Amino acid sequence: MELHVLDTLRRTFELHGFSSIETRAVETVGQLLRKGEIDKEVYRLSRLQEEEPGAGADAKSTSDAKADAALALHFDLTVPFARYVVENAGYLAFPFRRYQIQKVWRGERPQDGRSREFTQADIDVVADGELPFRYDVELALVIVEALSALPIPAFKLRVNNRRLAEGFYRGIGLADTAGVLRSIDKLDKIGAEAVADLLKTELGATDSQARAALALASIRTEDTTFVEQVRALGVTNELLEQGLSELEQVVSAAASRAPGSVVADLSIARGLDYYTGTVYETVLVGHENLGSICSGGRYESLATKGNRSFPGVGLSIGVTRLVSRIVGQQLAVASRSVPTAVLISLADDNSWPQAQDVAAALRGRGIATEVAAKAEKFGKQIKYADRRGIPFVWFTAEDGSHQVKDIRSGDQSAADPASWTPPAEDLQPSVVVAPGAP
RNA sequence: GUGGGUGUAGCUCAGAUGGCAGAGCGCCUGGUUGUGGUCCAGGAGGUCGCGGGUUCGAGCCCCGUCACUCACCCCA
Repeated sequence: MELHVLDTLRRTFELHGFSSIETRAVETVGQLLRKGEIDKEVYRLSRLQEEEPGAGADAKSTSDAKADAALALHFDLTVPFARYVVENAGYLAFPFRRYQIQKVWRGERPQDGRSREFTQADIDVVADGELPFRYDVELALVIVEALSALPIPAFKLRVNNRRLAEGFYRGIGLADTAGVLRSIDKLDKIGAEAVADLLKTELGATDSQARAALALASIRTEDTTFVEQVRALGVTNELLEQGLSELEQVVSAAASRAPGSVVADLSIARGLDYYTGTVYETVLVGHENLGSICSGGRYESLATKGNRSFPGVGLSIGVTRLVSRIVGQQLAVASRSVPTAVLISLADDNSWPQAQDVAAALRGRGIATEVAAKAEKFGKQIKYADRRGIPFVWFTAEDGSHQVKDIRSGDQSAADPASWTPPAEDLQPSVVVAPGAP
């Protein structure tokens, strides 16, 4: 199942011209935290690098340097990618588009939909100097296409814009944008009143400021009408205008190319603080409790080299979270548990070589085949196939004639090893979307 | 990191107050003597997470430990 998902994503990404790269799993803490990430999430490695005892209580700067040199497992693919871009800037053709599917680690307590170790599928476009805003639109469309190809329920890609939010909050006099966003992010979970309390008690917002912030966060539209709704709140700010115009572009393009899948949702916050413009977050309809299964955004300068900066925009699909829900709630199931399409039965133990000849003939035409290991009673051999979901059992009689049986229907007929082929749908295991999933 | 919960057969789980380790499903064998699924009869399978303690006696009580899990934080 997971392979099927990965294959599907891979195919879609490559159809859009993204090439694959892989970066090392282990990086120095200094690299991973270069953009001021929350370091408690980072999965540190300690065995390899016990601190030398008695190194002396030197100046704080040396202990900081040592801490930066410590090793840890990467906790996303964006930050390592940034390092990769800087290191290889001379070899890359910008704008550089890549996808990257790898394990990542988070040092936290696992729970439903969250693991210490999981797979992410990232796509990003990075430019040298200037990255046209159009890519923000393109990436959203690529992701919509990739997710649509998966055996999953309907989803909503919710989009917001950091500039829009920051401009608005400044316009009403709230300077701690990150703090406001963190509170707003809890809207779905704890409700409007609790968020208003948070804003007032933790950020010192006034009653009217809290109300305005919540009014903005409550705006959700599938078309560009959010623009008027924001203007109606009567806040003016230059950043706000820029954000409005950017978000409008994303949403209007999405509304025409992928109607129904993308929604402007002005409450989307995103915890990572390196995002500067567009931010994305995706939930499965009917599985909102799972959290976001795909998110990302635009970062203006995740990486810099001298006076060059490399802005980018990208999204990351939480493959493990997605697959765990598909499997756990059987949103889709594999048609069989093994690749085998045909089991060659054995009438007696001496006929094993002939059975291998038959198997070789079938495999030569791309039919996955296995041969029974012992000449057990046919009933047991059929049962072996049945338990694994192998659809066909092959019989060879003593006179050398062949028959093949579809054990689902019970139909059995003469067959020739040199030409028989199963129906196309039985050639390989397929993924079947469970009925009831939209 | 904080606070709960759970660890017993391959799986899902029962096991009042401490007293012979259980059920359903699955598996194996036979009925059906070399063509499965249904049905019937029989059978196998457990260091009760691990280590210590209390007790005549511990799956059950106490201490410790590990794993898994849920919520918070945060996030895919």
